Amino acid sequence: MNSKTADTETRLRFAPSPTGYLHIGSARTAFFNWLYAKKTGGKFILRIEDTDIKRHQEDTISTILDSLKWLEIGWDEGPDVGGDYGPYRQSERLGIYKDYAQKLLEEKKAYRCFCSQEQLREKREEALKINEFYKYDRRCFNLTENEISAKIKSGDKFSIRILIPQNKIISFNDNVYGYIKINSSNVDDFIILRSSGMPTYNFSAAVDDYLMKITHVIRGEDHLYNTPKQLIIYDALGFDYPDFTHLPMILAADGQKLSKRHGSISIESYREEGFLPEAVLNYIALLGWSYDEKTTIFSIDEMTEKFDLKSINKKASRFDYEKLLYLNGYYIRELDENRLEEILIHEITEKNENLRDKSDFLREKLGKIIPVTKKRVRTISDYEKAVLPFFNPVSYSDNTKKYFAKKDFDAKMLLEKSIKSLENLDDSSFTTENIENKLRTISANLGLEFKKVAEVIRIAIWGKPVSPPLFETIEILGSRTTLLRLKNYLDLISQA
RNA sequence: GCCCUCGUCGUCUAGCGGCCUAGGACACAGCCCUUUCACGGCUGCAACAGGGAUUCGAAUUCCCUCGAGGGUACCA
Repeated sequence: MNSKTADTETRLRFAPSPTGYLHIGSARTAFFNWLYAKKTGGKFILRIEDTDIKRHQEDTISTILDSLKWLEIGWDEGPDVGGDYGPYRQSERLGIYKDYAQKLLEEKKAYRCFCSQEQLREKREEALKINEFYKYDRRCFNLTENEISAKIKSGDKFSIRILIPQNKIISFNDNVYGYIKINSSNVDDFIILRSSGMPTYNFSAAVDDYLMKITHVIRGEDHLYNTPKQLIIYDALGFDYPDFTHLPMILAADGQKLSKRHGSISIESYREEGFLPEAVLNYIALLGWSYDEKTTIFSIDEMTEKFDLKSINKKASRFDYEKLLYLNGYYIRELDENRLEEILIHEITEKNENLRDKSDFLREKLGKIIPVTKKRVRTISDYEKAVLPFFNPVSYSDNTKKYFAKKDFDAKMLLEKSIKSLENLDDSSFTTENIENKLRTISANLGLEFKKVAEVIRIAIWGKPVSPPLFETIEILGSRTTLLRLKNYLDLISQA
């Protein structure tokens, strides 16, 4: 019974190569794997595919891991936490690949290739020039045993190539793209083990997915036609196939491919820009997946419950920053206010040295500020900027100074009356309600639209024509600060 | 070049032979709410890539064209 449970447990993996940041596309791949593992009560495994020494950048591993952690995509097995099927870094599994390559060699399912990389490149370029399909010519496959031993003896470097069966239909059923078949004659005897002893992707991925008992492979569509190659490896080694799901590509907003140089925005940068992980995840999930004809907002739990491999679509999608912003705004509004407070304190103290050791003061004010401001921002960075005038003195731009010069009402007089009126309120009666009464009374007595009074006060206390709700803002600012700002602004426009 | 895949509003998508005068969301426009900006509510704008074929009937099936993307490496 126990062993049966173990056998049917789903195991999914995310296998990044450490060549850059975690970006939108790979984050979505990681998330879908994670979601499906959660949904099915299985395991999510992290494997580092670091078999290309030339492109490898060690420091990107921690960046990728940090981004995953920030998104709260946690793994059950991986290079840092270990597990029963490790090691989880391909560079530490070289012996394994070598043994399997050796096995294939002995069974004549693979052969040594002594061709130099230069020779091969020339041949390929030549074939391309005359518009011919390039395939390795199997020159080394036709070497006699004697020739081979002689070359080995003289120390010639060699790689190992898989011997592709000829004219065989390789097929599999993809959860998204359906029945995929390819004639093996269209595939090259690709190298499985480089002359350096490092495996190539299609070989190491197949071997590891098998050894790590991966049951479901979910990856980008760019791997769709790598799959038959891996299937050839599976067949040669007598492995069973896992279940395959290929995800449509995510393109940049202009429809071009996402790349490091073009629109590939790292998860790290979204974090810095003030996006919430739940918003990023919700957005990412919608790229290629949908639940019904109406729902846009999904909590992690809902996604886990509703996610389904069969409802992923085939069409490549474009990245839409506006929609991400919308979702982020939504999640900010919905966020628990205590958590929002912590996030904001962190953001504010990080960006404002003068407020660094005032977190008690910030906390007290933020408790009042958050309810009146959170509907007005779409990122945490915007939020920090929007809230700063509560803490730092306002400065008035030239335009702001001249703001009322040409208006048909007397801003100076309104300011004087407001100051006088608000001065009548002591600290304990300096409340939103009383402030509103006082200010509305001024406009009523003068028979003036209230919005004109509001406009003057807003510019004076906030330095901008847009602010959070006026009366609340004044209360939060407090009597002293409010009056100070009103007087400052009055002085300014009186000088003109 | 060769081997493949994909193609519904500007964008993300619903649709799986009649429920479609094609639904939702973002964006955009207008209105309402309102002290500004938002939030929220309402209304509007806006798509089946093109051409054939099958069928009583096609966004849905088939073929061709076009467009986009992938693979074609001792990259992953």
